[in-house]
Amino acid sequence: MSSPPAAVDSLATRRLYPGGGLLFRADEPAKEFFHIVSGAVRVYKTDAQGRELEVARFGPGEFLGEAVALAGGRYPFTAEAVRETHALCFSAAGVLSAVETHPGTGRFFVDLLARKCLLLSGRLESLGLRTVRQRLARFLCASSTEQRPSVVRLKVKKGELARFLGAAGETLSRTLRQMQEDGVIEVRGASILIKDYDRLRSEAGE
Amino acid sequence: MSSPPAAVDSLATRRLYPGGGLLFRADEPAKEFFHIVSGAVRVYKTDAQGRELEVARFGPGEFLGEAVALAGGRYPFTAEAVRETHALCFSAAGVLSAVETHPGTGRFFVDLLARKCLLLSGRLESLGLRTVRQRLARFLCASSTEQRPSVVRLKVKKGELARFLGAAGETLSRTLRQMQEDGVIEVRGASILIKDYDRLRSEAGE
DNA sequence: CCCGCTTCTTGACCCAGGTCAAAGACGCGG
DNA sequence: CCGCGTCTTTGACCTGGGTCAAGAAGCGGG
Repeated sequence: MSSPPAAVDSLATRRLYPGGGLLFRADEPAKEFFHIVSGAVRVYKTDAQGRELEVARFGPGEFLGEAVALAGGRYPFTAEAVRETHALCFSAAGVLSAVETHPGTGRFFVDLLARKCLLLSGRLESLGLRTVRQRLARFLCASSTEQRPSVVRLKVKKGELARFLGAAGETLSRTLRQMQEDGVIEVRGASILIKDYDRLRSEAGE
Repeated sequence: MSSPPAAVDSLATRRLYPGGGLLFRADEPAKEFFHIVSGAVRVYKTDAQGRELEVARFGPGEFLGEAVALAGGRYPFTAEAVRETHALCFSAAGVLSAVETHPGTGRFFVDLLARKCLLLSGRLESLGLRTVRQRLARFLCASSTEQRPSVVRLKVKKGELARFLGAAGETLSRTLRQMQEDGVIEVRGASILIKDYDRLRSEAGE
């Protein structure tokens, strides 16, 4: 997960968005993509009933919109800065032509996109064939340090974690309690103590 | 979805797999990826209970394994030729170095990967927040020709379509019947007549 | 310390869709 | 035309998890 080499960074212009500012709006042609330097961006879609569905959230170091922009479509979602946010803005056309001329750039983006694909297909896999409990177990494994006993301290509120796992807040709550009753973990507010790491890993599906 | 330029094709070696032959096995380091010329490949994983879960299926013109190979991980799944299959085999290292030296190559793979990302995230979205009926509606819209009335002729057996939609065969069967009772479609064996295109599109979520 | 917000937990209820099992259908070779 | 294997449909049943609604914590401000 290397950060962009200087040659890549120099293709971008720095921008500052106030909290609530839009990086792009759904259905606009995707001409630019972003690399977040500081702050946070939430990506959402407004459905037919006018209800707003958050799809993802991005933080410092992450790229946003590369796939659509480089493939040349329209943004499927709206992206909004949650708070004041600094981002590097790349023009898709500029990057594509840099890929033609400067070899390192191609390499960098091939790598970036390949990784994104992996991330997406991993997430697809978990969403597709697993239960909330399994997803939660996987999440806890992934965020725990190797040495046991370890404590995972959540840095987002539980409701957000729930949506990230593709579940309702209530379900997460129940699932946590159940795992606690089963002696796998122990929940104290935003801190989760892992009591049986092996079992957790096996529940996550290796 | 352009096919690879000559410069890219020349990086690959042609291979022939008999039906049942493995292109790669889960957990092997991903050094190569493939472009299928003819035949078909199914990708699956064997879970803890020894049960075999099919994850995807690829046909002529499709790339397979690019993301893992270019990101440099291990194959998460096993890929097996369903029947006799011709494929172009690319070495990840070879491609990455070609990206550095030959500009057109970088452009091609950036594009390929960007598109794959879109495809994956589209699928993620449908799987995450939609019902089987909605996914089916979307599928029918996507496979119907623009002019109405149109008939979609399925080229895979319904069981396969069901798994593609992330559902059980029985559920697909029921859903089809229900849509028929609602007057949206009419099912005659493997042919589906779309009776109310607009409604179908609205059910698919625009 | 109390009030009002927001978040979290719990209970009750409901439904989409998965699994099992038993018929139909539809080939297809003999 | 018959038998047999593969698909597909149907019914019965069950469960994960979503939604609604009502508490229970927290927590910052006055």
